[in-house]
Amino acid sequence: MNENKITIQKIAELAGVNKATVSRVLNGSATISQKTKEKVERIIKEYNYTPNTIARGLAVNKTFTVGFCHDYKDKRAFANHFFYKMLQGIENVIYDNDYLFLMMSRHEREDGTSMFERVVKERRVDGVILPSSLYNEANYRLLKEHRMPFVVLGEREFGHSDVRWVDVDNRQAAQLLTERLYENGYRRIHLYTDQEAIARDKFIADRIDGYNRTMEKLGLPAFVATSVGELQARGTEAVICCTHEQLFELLKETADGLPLPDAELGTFDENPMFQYFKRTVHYVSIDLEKMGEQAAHLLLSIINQKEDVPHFVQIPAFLARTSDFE
DNA sequence: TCCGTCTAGTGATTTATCTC
DNA sequence: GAGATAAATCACTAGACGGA
Repeated sequence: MNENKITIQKIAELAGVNKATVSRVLNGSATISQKTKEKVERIIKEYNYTPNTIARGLAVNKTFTVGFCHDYKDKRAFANHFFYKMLQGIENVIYDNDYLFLMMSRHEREDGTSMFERVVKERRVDGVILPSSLYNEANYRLLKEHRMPFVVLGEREFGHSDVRWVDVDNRQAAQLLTERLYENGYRRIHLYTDQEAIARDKFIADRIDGYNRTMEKLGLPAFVATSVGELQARGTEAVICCTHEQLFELLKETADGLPLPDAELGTFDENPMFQYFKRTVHYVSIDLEKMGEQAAHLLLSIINQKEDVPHFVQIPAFLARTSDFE
């Protein structure tokens, strides 16, 4: 052992107490006198002592680290500011609870093992948050086999009754946005997406469903377009883009000579890029930071074996808004 | 030389027992 | 009751040792 290293033993020697007493002071035990507590705390402060998390983990069988697995192959995730807002929410809660945050990917080595698999098998973390795109039967089995607590972020597509989820209410978000456009006087409100996205992402299917139901309630015909041409042919007054990617795609196409000049734009959640637009964007706010926070709270509750941990937390959308440009 | 077994050590915590 | 002490525990590694 490095003699210069400050350990609990060293603190105990300097304070003239036993290391078990220092441990009790660190953990707020009630059976320590105020005098001893103050003395130990003074030494701890004087020597700037911080308990060794690895050794602590050794004793309590914990790592005090929470992992987030992302799909590094999904470039859309990194291009999407949703992703960073969500991470911010997770990190806020994790760090406030004295845990650390580990980002890992599905990156595979030559032997076929992924970083995610290794982290789970080697118990490098106490729990995992993973996006729904990575939640599948194989990962479910892996996590269950190693008794690794986990929470899924995103759409509740399939599942096992024992899985905890956090998701945004995408149907309600679509409803708010459609109603916003209706209140602004638009009637030919159409939705824009692409077939691949419908098949791939359940949240898009939910948004389409929310849009369809609202249009039906308003007594208006719903129409889901997958091209600018279809929007033009339908005399679109307002177009709801299912994702920001699709919104940018639409703007690019119109800039390339496929005009859709009069149609109002609508989408889900705000984007810092809206300030550079030369037209207004109607959007419905989604608190993704809160979504991340809820996922982290849920996971910590499971790790710490709290009772009555909910299985599903749904984050409601805010009121619809319009970007500042007029 | 290789292989298997045993032991000590790592740091913090917990627990049982003891002393004051 | 407050606090000290010793041992066990956690999971793993390094090194020593003996036998083949």
